Amino acid sequence: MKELPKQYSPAKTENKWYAHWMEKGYFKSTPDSREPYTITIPPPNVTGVLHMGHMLNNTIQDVLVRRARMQGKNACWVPGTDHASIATEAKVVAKLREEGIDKNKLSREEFLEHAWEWKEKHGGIILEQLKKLGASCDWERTAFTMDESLSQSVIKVFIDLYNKGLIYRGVRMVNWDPKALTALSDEEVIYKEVNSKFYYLRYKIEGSENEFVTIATTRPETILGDTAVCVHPEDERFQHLRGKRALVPLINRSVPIIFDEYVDKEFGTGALKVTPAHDINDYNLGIKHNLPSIDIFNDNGTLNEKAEIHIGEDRFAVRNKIVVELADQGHLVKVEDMINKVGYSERTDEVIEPKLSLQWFLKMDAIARPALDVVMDDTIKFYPVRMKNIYRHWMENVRDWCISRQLWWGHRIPAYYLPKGEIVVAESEEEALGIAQQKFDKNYTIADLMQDEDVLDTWFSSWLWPLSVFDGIRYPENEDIRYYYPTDDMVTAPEILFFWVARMIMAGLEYRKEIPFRNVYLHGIVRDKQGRKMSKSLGNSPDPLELIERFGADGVRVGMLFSAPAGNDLLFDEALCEQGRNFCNKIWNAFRLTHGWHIDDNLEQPQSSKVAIKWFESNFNKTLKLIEDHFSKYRIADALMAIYKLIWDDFCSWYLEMIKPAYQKPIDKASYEKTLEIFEKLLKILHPFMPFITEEIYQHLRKNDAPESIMIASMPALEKHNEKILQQFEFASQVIMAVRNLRQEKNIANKEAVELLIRKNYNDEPDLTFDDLVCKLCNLSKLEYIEEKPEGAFSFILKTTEFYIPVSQKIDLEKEIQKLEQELKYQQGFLASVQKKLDNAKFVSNAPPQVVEIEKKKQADAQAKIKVIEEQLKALKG
RNA sequence: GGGCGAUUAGCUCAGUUGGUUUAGAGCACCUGCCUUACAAGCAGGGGGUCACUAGUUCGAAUCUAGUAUCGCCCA
Repeated sequence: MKELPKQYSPAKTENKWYAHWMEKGYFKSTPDSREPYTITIPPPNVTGVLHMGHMLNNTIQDVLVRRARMQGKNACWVPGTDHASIATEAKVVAKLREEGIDKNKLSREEFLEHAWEWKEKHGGIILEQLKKLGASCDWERTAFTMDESLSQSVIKVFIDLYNKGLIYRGVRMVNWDPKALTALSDEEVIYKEVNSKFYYLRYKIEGSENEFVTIATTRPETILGDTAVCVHPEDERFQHLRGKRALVPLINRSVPIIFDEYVDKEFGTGALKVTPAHDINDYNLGIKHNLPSIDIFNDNGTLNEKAEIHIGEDRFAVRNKIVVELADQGHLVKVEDMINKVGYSERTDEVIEPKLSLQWFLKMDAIARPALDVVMDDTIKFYPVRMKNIYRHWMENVRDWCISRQLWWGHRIPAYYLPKGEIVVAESEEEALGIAQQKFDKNYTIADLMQDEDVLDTWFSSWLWPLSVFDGIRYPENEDIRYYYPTDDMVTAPEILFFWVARMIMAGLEYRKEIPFRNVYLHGIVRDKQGRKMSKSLGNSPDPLELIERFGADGVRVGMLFSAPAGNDLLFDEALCEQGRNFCNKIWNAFRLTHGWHIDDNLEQPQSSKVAIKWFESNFNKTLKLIEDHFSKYRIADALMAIYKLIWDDFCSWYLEMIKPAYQKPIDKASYEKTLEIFEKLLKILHPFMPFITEEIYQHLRKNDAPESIMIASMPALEKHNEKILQQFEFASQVIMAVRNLRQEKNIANKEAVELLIRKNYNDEPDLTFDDLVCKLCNLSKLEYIEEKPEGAFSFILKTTEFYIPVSQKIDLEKEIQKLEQELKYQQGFLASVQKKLDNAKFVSNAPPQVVEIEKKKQADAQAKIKVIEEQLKALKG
């Protein structure tokens, strides 16, 4: 490493170090005597590819894991994927279709073979991509929800819950996806506002000549499934209809007119058509009033024979046709435009059809209650806290979880049906047969068993994730689960708070009587600059791997985190990655500087360097305290920003300039060693955020001594800092900035040395601590304390101290006076505001003494400063 | 319709139990610099009636109520 390039190139180093870490097994974790630190990854979809949301999610986890590891904990980050039944099955079906294969022509076994083949080929790409990001997962623990151990856990839990009476089979109105041909949970339905039409239709009153009741609906095609018309019992307009019946148009079905307070008198016409099979509210009405349910749809969304007309046609085609027919026959009164919310399938974007069907459900109320409690009493902490409210609201209104899906890819429900309709739930056919013979009929054979065709919701396996990746369901006493569980942090997006986080808490409490994690960090959604969600169809999502190529993984990580305060969505902007890349370069060049220094063992350490080191160490520790505070509150972006400023501003812009020897001059050994020590500490605190560049520099910082990886180095311990020297620097830095400012204003080149004369007032003793550094950083030929105001000099005032820089050029008196008067005006205004407070007797008597003291100090300071300014003005004018 | 939250600089956001010099940061912007680590840089600078209205208080960006706008979740 002789010629260091001016610019840092990440591509060369990142792959090298990742391979090194893997080879050394630094990511691996096995239980030992250390304190564990555990994260289980939110498993991405096995067939998915890395998107910006994953980048953010996994960067945060890696920061937490790397930091914990360096804090001496036994850090374990378990990676893995879920099988995503709907999404994966849809992809496999589509792929087969391309090959001319119809899923329906395949047996279940044949289809699964294709699916597994697909999974082997495309599965886990995303995990490989995470490696590019630097993710320090224990890859040997990589789990998949359909691995044998995880699958068995799912089945075991299903059976257990069934035996406890918590899982039941029932007819319910479910969200039916007519494209995927499966039921969905409520959480998988997205409601969108769409422009619809509101159709007013009149139904003839049975037995009347020309009497009608008019209803309004957005779904005219469903009238074919109507089994009642409902009005409000107190609605004056409809009292005459009591006991009468109406005829459904087109098919002339006679249906009762019922009275129920459910109806909103103000909405539409006040009369409601009731279709129990196709609307959840109507369904409830139907139960209450004992109405028949007429299901007019096939599973694929076409009409069936119960609709009587348009059999076999699609629901939306029928809507258009039926409106025309209704109009022709005089049943269409009017049509209004309307905006309403329509449910769409999250996976297929198909309009959801509420449909009655026989599904498996998990009862939620009993297992939800403890899961609510542990969040409300902060046993599990949510970041940001406001998510607690959202969580509570959902948990208090939780409904039974529909866990069956009409798919093949997933965990097949372990329920077996017998010829007389009996049901046996068991881990295997053999076991099921045994139970069947014992419970029902000892003559039953395997051939009498019919296993349920459906699989379980994917979340029914992911909710076990923190348990099942450690095999804690099958072997609750195994070493891993006892050591790693409960895990520490769960990092995920608020979108899946209910899908997943809530249910993991339920499962943890149910199966281990213990919470699954201590903290839940909910980060925002990655959006584009205009605040739009990133999506394939908009094409507004950058390719994460390409970003890494352009800016380096470190740069991209920094870019993501810079814009990610907890809980807020982040508006992703490439410029932030650029900033991350620039930061790499800055650090790289600091390294180039120290790397180029020659050491002279005989050189004495300059006083100025001693002060610089003392100051920086205090500054470092003060900032470290701040950083730890940020981390304790999961304010990761703030922690990073604090480090960024510490390195860029304090270390590079101040410290290195303070310590830097003159051009081509050597540096003393003590300062050099101290500087490397400081640099190492900085690299360590930065490592969790920027793993690659920190390792690269850490390895080469000391020319003859490469330490073991920074990954496993210890985090610098927090030490006390000296507040006094920080204040001394604060003043000195103001002097330096004032001189620089003056140089620029008056066009005095940096090369040209100047003199600085300082006049203290009020008998203040000069503090010489930083004087050497002021000389060095301002290029002063002389720094002197004086008693008399000099002539022919530029001046400025800080606190009550006057500074003068004598120059040969002519001073523009007017300008100087103007400047002073402006300053005087500000100080007087400030004094007045303070004075106002102190003149208020109520303030002085009511405010805490220290607050009054502060105001008095402000007053005294302002008065003293005003006096100095006034005197200087007098001298200038005089 | 129900709930949750937000509104502070051009942008993205901090601002802790109300008081620490008449509000901070990063980015962007403006000015001057190729000064031997870094132009992916250095040095400096401007910029805010803290959404609005009323109230509580000695004191409000911060607490209360209302108004407006926006976002998210649920039905």
